[in-house]
Amino acid sequence: MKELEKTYDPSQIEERLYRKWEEKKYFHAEVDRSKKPFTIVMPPPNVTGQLHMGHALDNTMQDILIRFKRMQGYSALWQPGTDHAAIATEVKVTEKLKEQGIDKKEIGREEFLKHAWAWKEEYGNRIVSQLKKMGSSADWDRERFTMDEGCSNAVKEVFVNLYEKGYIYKGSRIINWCPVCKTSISDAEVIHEEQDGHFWHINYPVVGEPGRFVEIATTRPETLLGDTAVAVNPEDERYTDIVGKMLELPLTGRQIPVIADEYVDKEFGTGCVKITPAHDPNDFEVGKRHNLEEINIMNDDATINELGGKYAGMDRYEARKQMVADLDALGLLVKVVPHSHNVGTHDRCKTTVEPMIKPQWFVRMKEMGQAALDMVKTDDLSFVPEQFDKTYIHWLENIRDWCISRQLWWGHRIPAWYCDECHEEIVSREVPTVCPKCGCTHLTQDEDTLDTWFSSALWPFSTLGWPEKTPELDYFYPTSVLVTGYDIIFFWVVRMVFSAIEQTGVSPFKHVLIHGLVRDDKGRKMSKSLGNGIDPLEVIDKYGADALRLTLITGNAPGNDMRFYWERVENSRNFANKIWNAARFIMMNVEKADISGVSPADLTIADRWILSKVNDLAEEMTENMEKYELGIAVSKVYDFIWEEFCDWYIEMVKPRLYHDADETKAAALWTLKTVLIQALKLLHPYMPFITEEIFCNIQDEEESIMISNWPVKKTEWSFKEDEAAVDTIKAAVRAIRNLRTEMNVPPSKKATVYVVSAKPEIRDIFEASKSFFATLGYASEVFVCKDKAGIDENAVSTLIHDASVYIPLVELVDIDKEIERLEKEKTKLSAEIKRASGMLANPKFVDKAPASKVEEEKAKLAKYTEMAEQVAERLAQLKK
RNA sequence: GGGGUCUUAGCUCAGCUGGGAGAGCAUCUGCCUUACAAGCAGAGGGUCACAGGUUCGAGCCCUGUAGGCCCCACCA
Repeated sequence: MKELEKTYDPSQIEERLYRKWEEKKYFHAEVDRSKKPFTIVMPPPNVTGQLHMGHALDNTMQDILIRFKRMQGYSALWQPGTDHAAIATEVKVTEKLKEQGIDKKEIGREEFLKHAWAWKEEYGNRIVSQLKKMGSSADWDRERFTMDEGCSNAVKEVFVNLYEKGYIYKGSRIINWCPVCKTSISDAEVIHEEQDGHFWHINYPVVGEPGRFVEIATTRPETLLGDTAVAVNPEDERYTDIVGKMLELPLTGRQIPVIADEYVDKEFGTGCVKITPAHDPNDFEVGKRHNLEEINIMNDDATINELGGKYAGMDRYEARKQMVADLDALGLLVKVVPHSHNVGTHDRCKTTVEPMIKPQWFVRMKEMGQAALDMVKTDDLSFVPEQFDKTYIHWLENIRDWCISRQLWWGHRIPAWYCDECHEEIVSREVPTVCPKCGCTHLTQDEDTLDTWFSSALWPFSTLGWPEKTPELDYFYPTSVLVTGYDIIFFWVVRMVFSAIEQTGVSPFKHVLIHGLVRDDKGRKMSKSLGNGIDPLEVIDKYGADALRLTLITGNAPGNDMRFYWERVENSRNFANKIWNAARFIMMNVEKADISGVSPADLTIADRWILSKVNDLAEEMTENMEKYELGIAVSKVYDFIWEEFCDWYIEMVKPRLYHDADETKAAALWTLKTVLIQALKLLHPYMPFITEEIFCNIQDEEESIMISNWPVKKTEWSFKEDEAAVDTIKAAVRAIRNLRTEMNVPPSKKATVYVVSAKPEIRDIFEASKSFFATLGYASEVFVCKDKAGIDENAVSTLIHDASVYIPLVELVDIDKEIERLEKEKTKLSAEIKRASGMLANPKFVDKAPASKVEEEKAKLAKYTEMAEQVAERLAQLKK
């Protein structure tokens, strides 16, 4: 046992302990049939990523659960890994190459991928080492990467599997195109934001009827170049005569028909809609219904292509400007009105998405989406908090096919080949050598890669070895709980669920624990552009990982956003220091004593009280944690340690410790140590470092708290009577302190205290507590009496239930003030009496409320009545 | 347009199945009491947004109103 430093310094400790844990393989979970499994898969952070508060929160929650379950005796696996983050990584690697004067296209796919892998090696380690600083007890021996061999095999397997079942298909459909990233993206990656724009009203001349026009309104005039019709509502009487006629499409010399389609809203705009099937999802549908030509007018970078005539080569916005000017010059521009509308942007780069028709791969969602819905409806999968069930259900009910192909190099290449001769499509697990249709041996693989989320969707089972039938898969799968933010339910959770059901037949996890965002102190989202992000590593450097963890977990409910305040971290740090000093105090004393012979019979009332309290605490916290109420659980151990243990119990036992002759000293020391260790264990999942450091210093039977047993409630540690007794003492102490403060008595001035109670059992409690009652109540001496005979009439007094406390501080007593104080007390008590008797006088209450509740009120009434009588008596005496 | 959520002490937020309103910070008053001033002891401060309803009893359940936030959605 060593002496501890006076203040807790996490920087001296955290790294050393983490190294020890890793060396001892405490994080490693094995298939062990003698234990029950508990599994969490870590949401894989991006290889390009840096630790931010979102990771910090997410990983703290997971680590708490894993450490808790590990201590409970489960084989607890926290499966970690990283994600290849296709677009983000490709963009960064491309930029880096550009800085070196290297053009991605020139070096080609293979060379580019070498650079990307090098980048991954460099930064993949960074995020992992940052996660370790949080204290994360993930099984790093099992660390995976979405593009490692096993995960890649799983991806291939699933792709082929879904293709064979008809759930994956290739089709030329309208998709969201990012002109900056130059790839298609899925609907989920498009953010719709309200933007101020304009409505341009344009006249399209009717062919053969000079002077007659159809007025359309559009927010994107440049797409006019791709118009292949104008549509009106079939019910719209204004336009019935014009349906079927041809219009002259301005600036192009083309002619397009007027068609009738339900899609058009008569009430909106002019009631005439230009139809551009190649650049608008709705128009695409209309085009399909009416067999319209699809004219793609844009290049991949959103410049106008060769079909755009004089506008060819212009950027879409430049072309817009020019075309509007030209239309105006032709007298076809009717008017321009301000109009705010939703614009789709790419979530990664914020570029306005351009709808385009491209051949892409899709996952058919109808059947698998339904299966994922059923999981929640049948309760095989549930969200915490429950409200996210609805978010999930709502999204799935409206789901559309998922575009999974990306025009990127960094990612899983689509296992599809095409015959150079007959263009047959071959989807295969192995590289095919010959075309099954024409026998040709010249086959070319599809250039595209898969959406990043396609591989992360398999994460819960691919990391455990699937499609191989590994012992890990058999034992650890399905996983126990998934912890993640509400912002990726659609991207990830949903896709994991339907993928798992389809491939493994079960939901990949039973519960989904959802948390919110960590915001800045003004409630804003932390972001790079605002520069308001707080680096978790900076917090750890300044205050320690434990303080950061506690801050992130305390005082917020699941699913809710929270604000980050440095003051809160300071408070957490203060708490760490508090425990540290309590431990220091205990160690200083225990060191010199032999407590090996202490038996339960030696314990005093105070010892039994605190033991009973920590015993209850274990039960309550376990219950909360099983229900994922992590914040509630930690606030309980926080209160216990700071208030019950430090402020009360330690103060209670000091007199015994300071007197070597005290025969209960050993019992006090035994209790201090025992209770502290219990509390440390309960706190360990939240604050792993400080609890381990103290644990290892204060005892030497066990080598680590993280593999010790989680406290379980013991009947032999339950002392309900002592709990009640100490509550009485505490009430008396508080009453005395109150009284002294009101009377402005300095703590240095001790006084004789008389406790008067007619009840022998109450007197017994005070007799048994005399030693600490005196210290806590600033008493020089304590007399326990059955009546107030012999007590100075001018003593100040205060009441608790079943007893009165008198302090003869003659020189300080101001009779008038004392009367005033008692009058106040009387008013308060009569209000209480009125309340309780009112309730009891209500026959409906007595009738319908549970008997225990009625009894409770009766007891209160008796208590307050008695106290009121005593106050009245005392008042009468003083007023004499 | 649909869905969700929030409104509790000066500030930021807890409050589990309905049974006498809590924490941290801030404020005020005393204390350097030999574990801790990153501390100790006390105090003030809330018609739990508003209006109804259900109930013996509502911060909590239901309905509506006002305001804030979020998500989804193809109105050109």
